Amino acid sequence: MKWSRHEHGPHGGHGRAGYHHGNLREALIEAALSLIAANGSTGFTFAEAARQAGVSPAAPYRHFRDRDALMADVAQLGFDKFEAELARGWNQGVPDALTALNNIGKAYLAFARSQPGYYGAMFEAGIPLNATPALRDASDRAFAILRGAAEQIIAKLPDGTRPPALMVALHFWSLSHGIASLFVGRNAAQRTLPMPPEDLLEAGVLVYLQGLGLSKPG
Amino acid sequence: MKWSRHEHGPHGGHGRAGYHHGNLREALIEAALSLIAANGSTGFTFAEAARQAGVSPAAPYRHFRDRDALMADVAQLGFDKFEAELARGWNQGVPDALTALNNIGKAYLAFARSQPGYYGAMFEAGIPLNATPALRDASDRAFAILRGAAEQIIAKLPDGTRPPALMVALHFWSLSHGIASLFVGRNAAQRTLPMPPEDLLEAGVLVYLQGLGLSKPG
DNA sequence: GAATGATGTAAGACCTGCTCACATGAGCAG
DNA sequence: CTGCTCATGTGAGCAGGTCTTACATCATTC
Repeated sequence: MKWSRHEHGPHGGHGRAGYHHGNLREALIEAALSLIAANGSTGFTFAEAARQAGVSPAAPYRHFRDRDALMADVAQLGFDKFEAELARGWNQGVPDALTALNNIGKAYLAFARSQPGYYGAMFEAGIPLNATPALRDASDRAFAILRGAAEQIIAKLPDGTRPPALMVALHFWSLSHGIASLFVGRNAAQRTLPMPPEDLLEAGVLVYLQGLGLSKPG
Repeated sequence: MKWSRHEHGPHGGHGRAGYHHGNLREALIEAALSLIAANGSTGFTFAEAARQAGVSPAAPYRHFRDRDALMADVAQLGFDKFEAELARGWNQGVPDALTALNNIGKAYLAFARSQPGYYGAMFEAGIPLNATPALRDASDRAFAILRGAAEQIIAKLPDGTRPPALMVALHFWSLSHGIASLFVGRNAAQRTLPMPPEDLLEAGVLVYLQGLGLSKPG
């Protein structure tokens, strides 16, 4: 059987040029992202990714031990991107901690909405975080953004009334993740909300911070 | 090929007795629950369920249109059980609303922990809620418990300071679900928490309610 | 200009979902 | 009891998925 070979010219541009693809690993990851985005994490198959890349069904095994290894790689890249987005939202607490925290929340939901490929691999594909040390590290780095934000937030509280920063970070994470899972992901849009998920999250954070003893500025 | 036939005696006890199984639908659901619990929602296959029930691979199609239909059925049964557990936790607000609300939270996490089969079908299998009217109804009934609890909770607040009950219910649901997804499910036990998930949820609810203007009794 | 190692192919074992023609037997009419 | 009918299960098989093994090709390197 023949596997369609694009671009028979000598190494033209991006695609493959001859027997060797030249960029198969990245091409497979691209294919995985679009397949997960289109069909959910279970809708991604190794065989279809190979087909999209124009190689034989066995070729991917030269670059990934198995299907889950590719998925774990996508998840890790996703956590890297995720960390960057959360950090951009936080923006070192500028202009003020509360606004910046809400921007993290918006970034969280925006990521779930606009990066279904990554999000699916990270949270819906059943890949254990321990699959790879690199995966766990990437996940930890993303959470570290939340943890840092929580520290800045509770720093505004008077001594003796400060809850553990880790706990605050976990609360924020859980609330964001719950809203994303229930109302933003592929399995969302099924429950009608009385408000956008972003507003739901912002309101929840506001109430929570008031419970900690923070009143909104102004 | 032969499909092992247990109990050739005339209709002895539970299993199948001859050509006809007699209880295949329930047997398949049982198999699905144990397979999902053991291997995750993707680890359940129609063929393996048939094998566990001792019938041919084609037999399940007499009872379920396809694999997803069985999964949706399991999810619906799960929501029924879930609703019952949440209602038991709430116990009509006895002894007091705050305690009862925390009992709902405990019931939520306990369900995720002790019913991985149902939980997987409900939240991790990618079954759309719209798959079946009955599924959506079951899900709505479960959420109605939270909604009712939220109404009782905000009833204690003075007029003019009451947030929408629906919003409060959604916050509680999202926080519970986020904690369950991240720290209790199959994909959990991967992140080390400084406290049990139950304590994390209870602390979060306490802070949130204080933010609403409720102080704990005593 | 060969030797070598990385990358891709061919073929196939084995699995799953699902379909269709056919077999079985439980329940019912007489 | 006899015979019909229909729900339920079987056998066989197609399409397509994962993954392995032996082999082909080519870029690199000495």
